Amino acid sequence: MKTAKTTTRAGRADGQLRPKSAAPRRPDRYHHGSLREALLQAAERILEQDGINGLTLRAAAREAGVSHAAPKNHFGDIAGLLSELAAVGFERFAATMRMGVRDEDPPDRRLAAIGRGYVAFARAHPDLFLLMFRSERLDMSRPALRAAADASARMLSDAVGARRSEAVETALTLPQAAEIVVAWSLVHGFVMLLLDGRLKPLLARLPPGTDTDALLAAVFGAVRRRG
Amino acid sequence: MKTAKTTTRAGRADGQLRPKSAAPRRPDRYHHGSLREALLQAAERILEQDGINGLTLRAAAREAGVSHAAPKNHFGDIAGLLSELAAVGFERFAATMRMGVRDEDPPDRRLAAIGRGYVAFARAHPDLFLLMFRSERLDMSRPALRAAADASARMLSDAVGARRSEAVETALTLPQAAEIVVAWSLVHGFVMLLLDGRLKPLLARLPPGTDTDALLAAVFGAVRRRG
DNA sequence: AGAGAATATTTACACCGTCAATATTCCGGG
DNA sequence: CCCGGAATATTGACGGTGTAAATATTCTCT
Repeated sequence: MKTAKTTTRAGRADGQLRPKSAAPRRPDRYHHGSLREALLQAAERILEQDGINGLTLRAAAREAGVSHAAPKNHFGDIAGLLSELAAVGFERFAATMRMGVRDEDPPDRRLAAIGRGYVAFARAHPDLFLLMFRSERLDMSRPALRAAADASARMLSDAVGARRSEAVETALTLPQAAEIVVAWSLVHGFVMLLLDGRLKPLLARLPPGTDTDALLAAVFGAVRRRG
Repeated sequence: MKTAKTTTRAGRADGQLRPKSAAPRRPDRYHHGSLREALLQAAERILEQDGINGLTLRAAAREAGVSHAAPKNHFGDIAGLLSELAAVGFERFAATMRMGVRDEDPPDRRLAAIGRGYVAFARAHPDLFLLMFRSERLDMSRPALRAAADASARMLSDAVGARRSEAVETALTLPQAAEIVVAWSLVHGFVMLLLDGRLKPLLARLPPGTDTDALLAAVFGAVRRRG
């Protein structure tokens, strides 16, 4: 999130300027044609540039070159827009975690790869990641969001289960669940503390030149040594 | 946060009704006398009842029975109010963690007690805790907030350092830092996932009757067994 | 071709944060 | 004591926000 303030965005004032989008709006048409996707992309651009505080329903409409009430047809309210954006975030999140794992890897390596993907995604898209775990602004009853979030969680729990060479069924034992929660909490807590800047004072007390990656490697090493 | 909507709060419309506060406002006085503290208490009440979304500058002023612009004298802007509230939150947070530890306890027990205090505080005051770690709404340059947050972080790092029977100086080695971050990330991640409702699906897959406390105990047990 | 559904605009309202102008009270130096 | 500046509180205004209702335009299906 850059510290942007009130950058006026592309509007339709002059009647010609159009924001670029995947399926570009055919000019001078009352109906947009693919406003839903255009709004999601607009919302993501705003999230990257202005942070979560700048991501409003009206700002997304402006960015998409459409009237301020148009999003209502596609998302209902602000929680709807944020939730659908979070849902696509979770899909990409899962894809990022999947990227690092190879089927022929031993379970330990697979879990480590997923952990690295977890952190990598959060660092690459910090505001999107924070939005995805900001429940008070989301509507978890939305099917798309619930499904995408559950799928991401399953990736981690399946990887932990594979490490125990036990098939993880719908039912779990307490030790199984504890091991899942340990892995998830560790990586999630690291990311949240990092994104909130809470690790900066700690990093400042380390030998000069020690960066976040070194700390993360040391953290993973410490748990692997004992796990 | 209860799912409250727009409960009209005590105003000064009838000229008599006054919200109760520690140092109650002397009636019919232009100056409040201790508005700063009254606003902080009002803000905390709102946070408990309506959640972070209901906590606005104007709502706090209403709850304290003063005009909507009065808070500006004491906090500047909304980030100021939230930051000062977060600062008192961090002080109570540290006090809660301190409560569970006894000086005669071995380092392992002390660390476990701090961890339990960490989780207990977050569960007792979820919205306040979330506010304390919501950096984009806070002003970390405020001395009160920075000091209180740093003090809380030091409690955990000192406890980890004591466990290694090494004095934790201002300078840290990478393994020391890694151990601190492991402990902090684990407990912080658990709390964040819990407060966001992310552990609910997992709990639903456990044997009936298994609650959050059982899961937390199992998590602490799992790391103690290997640490 | 036409009717009804879907989509987009316009208008309106209440609430929000913030600023500027003003009013009231507090407090310390003459 | 008193009086003038500093501190505190109020009032009013402005632009921004979410959301609802009424309206306009287009799409789709029979």
